[in-house]
Amino acid sequence: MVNNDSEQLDAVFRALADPTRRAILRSLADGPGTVSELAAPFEMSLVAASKHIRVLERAGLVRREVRGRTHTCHLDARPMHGGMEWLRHYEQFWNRQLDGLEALLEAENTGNTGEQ
Amino acid sequence: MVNNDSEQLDAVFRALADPTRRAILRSLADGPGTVSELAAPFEMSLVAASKHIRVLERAGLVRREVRGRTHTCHLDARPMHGGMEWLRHYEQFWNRQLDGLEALLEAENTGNTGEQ
DNA sequence: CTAATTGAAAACCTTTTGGTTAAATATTGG
DNA sequence: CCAATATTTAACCAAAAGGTTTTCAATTAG
Repeated sequence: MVNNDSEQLDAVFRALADPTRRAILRSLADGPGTVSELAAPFEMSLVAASKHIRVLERAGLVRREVRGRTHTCHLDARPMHGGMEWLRHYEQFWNRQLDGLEALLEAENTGNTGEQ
Repeated sequence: MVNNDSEQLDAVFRALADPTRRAILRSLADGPGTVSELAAPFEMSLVAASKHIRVLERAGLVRREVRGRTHTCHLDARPMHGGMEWLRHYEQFWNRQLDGLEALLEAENTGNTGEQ
């Protein structure tokens, strides 16, 4: 589906960068669904939703089981693991930075702004 | 910078969906850098790299400190937190699915394919 | 067999993305 | 003042994204 790790990350992050696709994934977290079922909540044509599903499929996040004329889609969350791992490297940074914010708010509450 | 949570996620995931931008963030994890320094490793014009930095900036992942003619960029990892949280909801699924794969491989090793 | 349903494919359109080169702006150093 | 440096802006381009409508293909139901 995707060549190297970097392309896999590209595809996963790109797939997640759209609210419709994230909503489809949320829906699939509650169980499989056909293309029509998945498309129903959106104010867009079935064709458009179907394209979103294909983007998810190409990123490896959705598997499709064709039975007769209905295509049932299943969540495959595994490719998200790589994205999570990538983000985890930065967790230390945002923790530090959130701590910094906390300290700043604390300082403001005590009337100490840290300024000179 | 970004309106609601969904748009924030859009911007963050979109920003991360490009290998050049991920490399810039990795570089910034080792410490701040000027636009030129950040652009140097890439086989693209300074202007192109500068645009990537702007994408990161608009996603809130980079802050810029202008001193004279040099712009020093700093990592701000905090917006990644939302992306991590979003992914975390799916962690249970990929764990389950990786377990499934493990079980399958285990079964193959013992000569039990699970088929009937 | 025929009609309805499910979904993809094709053709098209507009906006965004990722890149280019050339020009403008601001700052620094001699 | 003048030249070099750091960076952005402007104008442009090709390709990708995200949408549309129309058409086609396969399957199911009556």
